[in-house]
Amino acid sequence: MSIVAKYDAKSVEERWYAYWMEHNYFHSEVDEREAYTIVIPPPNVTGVLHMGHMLNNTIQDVLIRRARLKGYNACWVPGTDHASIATEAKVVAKLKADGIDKNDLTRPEFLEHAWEWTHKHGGIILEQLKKLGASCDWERTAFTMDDNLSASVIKVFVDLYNKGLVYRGYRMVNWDPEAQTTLSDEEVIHEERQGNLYYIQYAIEGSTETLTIATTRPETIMGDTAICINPNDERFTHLKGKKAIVPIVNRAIPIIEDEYVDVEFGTGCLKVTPAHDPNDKVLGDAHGLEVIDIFNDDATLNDFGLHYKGKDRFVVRKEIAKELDTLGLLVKTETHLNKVGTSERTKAVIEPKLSDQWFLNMKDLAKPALDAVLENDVNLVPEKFINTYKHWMENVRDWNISRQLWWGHQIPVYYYGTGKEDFVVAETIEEALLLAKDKTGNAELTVSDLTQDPDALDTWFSSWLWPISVFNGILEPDNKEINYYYPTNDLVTAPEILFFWVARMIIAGFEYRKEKPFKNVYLTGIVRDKQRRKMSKSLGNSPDPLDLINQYGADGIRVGMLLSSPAGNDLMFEEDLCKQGSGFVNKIWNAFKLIKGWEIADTIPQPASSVIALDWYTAKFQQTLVQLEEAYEKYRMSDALMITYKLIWDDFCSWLLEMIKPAYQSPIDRKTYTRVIALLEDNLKVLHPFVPFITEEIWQQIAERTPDEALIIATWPVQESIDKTLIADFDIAAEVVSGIRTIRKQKNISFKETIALSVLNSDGSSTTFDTVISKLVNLSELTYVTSKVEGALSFRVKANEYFIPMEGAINVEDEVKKLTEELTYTEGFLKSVQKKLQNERFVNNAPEQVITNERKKEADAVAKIETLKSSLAGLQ
RNA sequence: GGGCGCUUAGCUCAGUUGGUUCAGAGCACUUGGUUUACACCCAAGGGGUCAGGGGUUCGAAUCCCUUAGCGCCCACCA
Repeated sequence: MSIVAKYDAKSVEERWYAYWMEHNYFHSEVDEREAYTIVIPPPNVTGVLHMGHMLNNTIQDVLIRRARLKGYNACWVPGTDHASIATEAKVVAKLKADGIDKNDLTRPEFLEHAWEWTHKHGGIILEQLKKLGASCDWERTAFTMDDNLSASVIKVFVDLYNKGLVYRGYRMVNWDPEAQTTLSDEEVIHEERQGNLYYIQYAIEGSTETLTIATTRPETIMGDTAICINPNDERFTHLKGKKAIVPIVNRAIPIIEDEYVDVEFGTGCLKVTPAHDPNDKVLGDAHGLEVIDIFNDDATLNDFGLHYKGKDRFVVRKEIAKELDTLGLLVKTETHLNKVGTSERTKAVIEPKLSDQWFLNMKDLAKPALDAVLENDVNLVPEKFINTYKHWMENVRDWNISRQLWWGHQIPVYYYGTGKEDFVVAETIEEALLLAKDKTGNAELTVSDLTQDPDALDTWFSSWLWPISVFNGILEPDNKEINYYYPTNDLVTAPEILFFWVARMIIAGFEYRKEKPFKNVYLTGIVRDKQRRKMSKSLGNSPDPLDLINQYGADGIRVGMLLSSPAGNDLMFEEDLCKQGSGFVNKIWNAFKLIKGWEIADTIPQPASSVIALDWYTAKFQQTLVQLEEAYEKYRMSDALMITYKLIWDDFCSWLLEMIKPAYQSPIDRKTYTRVIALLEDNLKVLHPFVPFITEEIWQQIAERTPDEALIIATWPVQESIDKTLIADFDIAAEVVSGIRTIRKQKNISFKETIALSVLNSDGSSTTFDTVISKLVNLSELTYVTSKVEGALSFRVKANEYFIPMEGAINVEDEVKKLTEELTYTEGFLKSVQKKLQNERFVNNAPEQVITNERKKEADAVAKIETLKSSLAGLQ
């Protein structure tokens, strides 16, 4: 078979991905094997691939491919999330660009546009994942708004309502004025912002006296319904029971007392606006205050805003400060750093707003999910996230699950009247009708008397069921798929959504399966640029993943992403990493090219050096398998990759291939060839999870393979016993080789020029690798001597001395200097060891192993000093 | 305001229950090399008082305290 000189990643990758798809290797069906399952963190259906996805999905693919090779029934379920608020925002923006206002559309009309948008952009991201080599079971691709997934969501809502866990409440919630919906507490990001603290003067009713309050939000004074002072604050004792006049609106409000007020802050007295501040709401409830909501849904002022009606809150803030100043009521303005809640999606400043919303009581639900992580039934990797998780779970608050959006799962609540309690909760409108008739005793009710709650459910209210609903475990709790694939094995996701998603999936798992949804959670880091900025589209500092794949190949990117990504640590992404990745792919390719290029001869005998070299690499490979196992076990993906990288680059290419390489234009013996091919195949297996494409390509070039023999479904190498002696002997041999190379370099002796080596084998070291050494450093002869060789360059490995005779090459002075330095060092070393051994406390306290070790070192040092001294004596 | 974590070579990171007079790796760097698989290469090198200070110990990068810097999460002080 002829070989293409240059490795062409693009065509190879396209070809093998198509081949894998064609033979359905990614697809999993329930069978007798043990299942290994991963559910993908579903990306936004209309999203595009970014570097975070690349990292995330590369890790998942490595895990799933390795599991497949290890004989598990590997199943990676892909899919997308409808991303209610994000998608709706995109659709609204698109409609706006087309000159259509969402408010002019009916719900069904809007949804039609939304579905159109979804079908047009949906799943692009999944196509992109294929380019990366993701071996997902595409037949199982799920979408959170698929019929059965939607039905699961509705069923769960009804169930939780019937359990008394879902309830409707009139509460202060987070209002996003831009998206015009409420948000859960988790969707609010607190940002520190420089604002002002305005000191405003209020008149006291029936008095010339005034009172000054400090506020960050002067625009809310129209909603003031009290002034609050601390009862213990003597400065204000005389104001008790009096009333204050709100400036501009000229409304009298009571002065109330509450110890909540911090005497130290501002002026020690506070304006109370129950409609627009959570704390004020608490105060208002305690003191029976009136609630005046001054905002429209888009955070402009309503009728209560008087002449500010229709203006935005931030505009009003400035203008009202100006008006107060003109009126002489603005005492002063100070800059003030405060935390502002912003919307995770729209970045809009959140407006606390009182409204009727649906909540899920989380307290009891959270308990088993907390225990599962604390008891390591679910492992978080890295462990440091356990603390964060614990803190959140122990302080978990009720979850606001209703959203004033259309794109999503409409809440299955049906109203039959206008009263607060005039509703029923049911999976279908028909059931709702029955319930309503029952509840009201009115048999005349018809479907048209029922109105469904317009709100949609929070996106996460569907994704928290993901590991269950993709196997239809909600609707058919005892189906064979859910019983087989659940609980899944690993979840790979970003720590940012630990609460949004991971914690809630664990909660749902215990509530609906009485079992964790996954055994391990691998939390990746954030992909950042060189300046540690998060890579994002808006910053423009993120390379396009597909460009990278075109440039470096998917294999190259995969290696690049994994080279430096310990779990939980951010990844500083540089394109150089991809270069290194594609460099590695190139190295693998060239090693193959070399082997494949050899001419095989049955007539020539196998050289002894080849036998020993192959034995050594076999041992080394087996040792590496153990290390790999450990690294994977701990989810140390970078380590696993680096272990493999060095095995291939250093041990296989730099050592083994050089050791067995036939002389120029000479053929290789059949036995060596056969063995090296077998070893190459083992290499490909351990490499495959990282670089699936090139490994399959080489695998298929090595021999004709039937579809059943493809690498992707091959069997992971068998662990055998490791010949440690061989490895240790090689390590010494490698030092000898290195010593000779150093001398060659120092003395400028070309590799082509043979040299002779004499060995004074004082410690009786193994001679196993002698033939290998001869070959690697081009020796004319290797002899053993019983005494020093005069007039030769020398170096030492352990207690042995190596001589390279060389006429006139010896500079006695240099040699003496070198030896003296070595002697001084060894003597110092010996002294420190002896000091330690003479220390009674060391001998009494240190473990025996450590002491034995020290004694051996002492003996070695003594022997070495002997050798050095006699060498020196010989020179002088 | 509370909690957690980090600080080891120029860069990104390892360093297992404390045990060597060389604290490791990859990349980068320096020097030499057309040894025809690969210059995306080969070989040989340089480089760290393990953030600072204190303590425990026969022995500390590793355990404790402390200072400084950085990062993350949580939190309704106007």
